Amino acid sequence: MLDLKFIEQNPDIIKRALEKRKVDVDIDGFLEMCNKRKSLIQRVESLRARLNKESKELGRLKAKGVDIQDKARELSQLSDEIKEIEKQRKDIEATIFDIRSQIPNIPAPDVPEGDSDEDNVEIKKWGKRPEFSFEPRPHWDVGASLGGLDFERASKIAGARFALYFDWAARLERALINFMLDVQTRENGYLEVLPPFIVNYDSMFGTGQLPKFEEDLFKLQGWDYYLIPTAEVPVTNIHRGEVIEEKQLPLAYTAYTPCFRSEAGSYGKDTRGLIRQHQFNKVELVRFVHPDTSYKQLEILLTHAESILQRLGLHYRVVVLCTRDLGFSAAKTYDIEVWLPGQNTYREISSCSNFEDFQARRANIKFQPEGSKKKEFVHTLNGSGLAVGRTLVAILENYQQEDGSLIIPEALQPYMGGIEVIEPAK
RNA sequence: GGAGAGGUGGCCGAGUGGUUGAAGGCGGUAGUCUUGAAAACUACUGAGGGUUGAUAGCCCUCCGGGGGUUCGAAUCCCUCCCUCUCCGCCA
Repeated sequence: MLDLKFIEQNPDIIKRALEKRKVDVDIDGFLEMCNKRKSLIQRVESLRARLNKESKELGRLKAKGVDIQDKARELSQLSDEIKEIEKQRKDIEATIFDIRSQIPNIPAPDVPEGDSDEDNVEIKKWGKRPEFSFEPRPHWDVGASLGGLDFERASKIAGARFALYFDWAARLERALINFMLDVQTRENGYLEVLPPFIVNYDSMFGTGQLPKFEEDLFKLQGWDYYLIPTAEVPVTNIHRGEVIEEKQLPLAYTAYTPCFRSEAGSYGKDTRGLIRQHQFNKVELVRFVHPDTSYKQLEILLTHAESILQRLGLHYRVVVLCTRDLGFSAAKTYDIEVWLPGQNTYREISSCSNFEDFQARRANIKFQPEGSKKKEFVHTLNGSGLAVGRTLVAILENYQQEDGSLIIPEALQPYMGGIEVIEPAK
């Protein structure tokens, strides 16, 4: 959410930002409503000031035993008038709020302009593509021949876009979660948190999923409850409505959660394998930081996500998302894309974003600056550290062997009870 | 699920229709005193909005959320949410 005064005073910046994102909002109509709102406020407040004053006077007169009937009748009319204007004011403020909550964040100045993910800009690469003496297979083949993944039965149990993990695959998923949490807590200074996987409307509003993206979410029937699409939601909302002491910043949390996404609008996309599931595991990183440092913090966050891939020896590249590809709440986003030899492509495995004060304003998260009276909004950031299912995919595709076996990356072996290789069932 | 008790400023806590312009305390900030500190004393101490050149004044709103009664609501009524206690159920 953007500051109302900022929108009123800088409509051109907003229009330009919307244009870059190819989002259409009637800003001129919005500004007209803002003016209407102001004139209603001025009218209602001057009437209310009069009512307050005269009501007090009336109380004094009554205490003295003076007959107040006529005056009371007059004020009753005034009171009705105020209620009428107040109603108009509430209506227009609700409309203004609705529109404002659907305006996306302003892209940072260095975000490249572009129309699709084709225009995202690669800023670095790490490692090298592994070389194979055979044609590397996609992960669903590797998984099938090793017997750890079962999509057919999963679809019987739940439907399309669900997976069953057995044996080594279930253990590998669990190993990855523990490995990621250990690195983030022990080496990168994050506090581990295990949050609710179901949240209410206000939390979804706070991080920007609602009201605009309800169709992407699973909602519990008959409840004001939603399944989380990412741990970003419950973790960022830990401090909703709070004032944080400046000296506590930056606050850094990491959380493992499953994530639930309806994947509306992605029919027919990535239907095979583990890439696009209704339920997947993710270890998330969330930072609450001082506004002055948030872009530096974004770079730090990125290195924390990268560190996992580096320790797993997985080749990846980092791209900056262009304006059209940027998420609703984000001002700037880096995607880390891991190399998948079985599909001969890079796939997103982490998304690291600076939301500036966009989420903090929606969720009312402030800090008290040293030596200043005025509380300010913090900046929030988050990134995947990493998407667990896709990491498993990357391991399957990058560490597959010609004989059908799978090598376990060294960093994971302690988490797999020392197992170094998974052999196909005989 | 049943019965009951609560939700007031950063925190504790008073307040059952009109000087509440939210008592008092704690915490915080500044000052006096002190070599320094502590103690004591003094002053200040929230958020949002409107007006304005203004972070000055003035005005409006906010006592869990929403709605209502009234000239006037923290206070009365309705409704929802949350917390706590006991019972039931349950991992």
